[in-house]
Amino acid sequence: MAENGAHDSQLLKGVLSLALLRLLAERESYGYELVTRLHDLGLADVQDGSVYPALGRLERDGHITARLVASSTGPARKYYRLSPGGYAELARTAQAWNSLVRAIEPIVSKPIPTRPEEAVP
Amino acid sequence: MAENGAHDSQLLKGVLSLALLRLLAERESYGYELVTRLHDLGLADVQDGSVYPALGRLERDGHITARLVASSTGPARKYYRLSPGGYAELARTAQAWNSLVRAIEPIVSKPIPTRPEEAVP
DNA sequence: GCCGGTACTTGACAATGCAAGGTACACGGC
DNA sequence: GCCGTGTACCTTGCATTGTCAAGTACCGGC
Repeated sequence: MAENGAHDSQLLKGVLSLALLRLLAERESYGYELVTRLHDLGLADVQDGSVYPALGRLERDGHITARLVASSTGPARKYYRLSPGGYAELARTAQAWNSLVRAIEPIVSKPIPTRPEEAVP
Repeated sequence: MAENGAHDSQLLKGVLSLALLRLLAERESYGYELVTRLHDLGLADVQDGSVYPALGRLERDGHITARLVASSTGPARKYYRLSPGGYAELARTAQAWNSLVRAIEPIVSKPIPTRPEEAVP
């Protein structure tokens, strides 16, 4: 089925900023487009109400900068791009993510013993 | 540098329950030991103050069951094991985790463009 | 008896995603 | 001229969950 099923709110925590930083490293972009880009990545349950505050935080922390650009198809877009500090933050977060994946990988990749026999000492 | 540096609090959210469920699927265990098992996995910054509440939640939600076992090296241990529902929850969470990793992987695995040339349209 | 290691518990705190709603611009149909 | 739809952004209230810090208590050896 097409349903992703990965709507485990908590798993997304912290990953969102990483994804946003990485997408912005790729190219300058704005909130609305980033939401669709995330959806295209398979993160279909990410809401715009999560993205805009996240972008605000990243800007507040100096990781990204914004500029307004008028659009002919709607209201002005707020384009974001990485600041130098943003690249550092991205590198740091990406490394933390990789560490975490590597740490979890060995246990989740092993097959799950479904219903072990009673083996009490 | 021995420092892991991966203490991105937010990234751990939700992953902890997954790790605990998986470790308990492996074999029955108790909080204190689970903390050391997590540390051995490379999750050195996980605090016992995070693990015990997490175990409490898993028990509250019926995913694991507990039994007290006296110890000769200290106070009684609370051994946890997966309930049938716990195996289902583990399968579900593991799948959500894999989805997330697969979704993020394509962007984080690509090399990060460090300081792109000015390429404004 | 007291101390260090074992083992579990708890409370104040902060960060973050979600749900739901609101504001506002551009354009086409009527 | 008005309205609906798509674009685009913002905000508030809420629940969840990890961190930090401190506390309780059991055990064996000195």
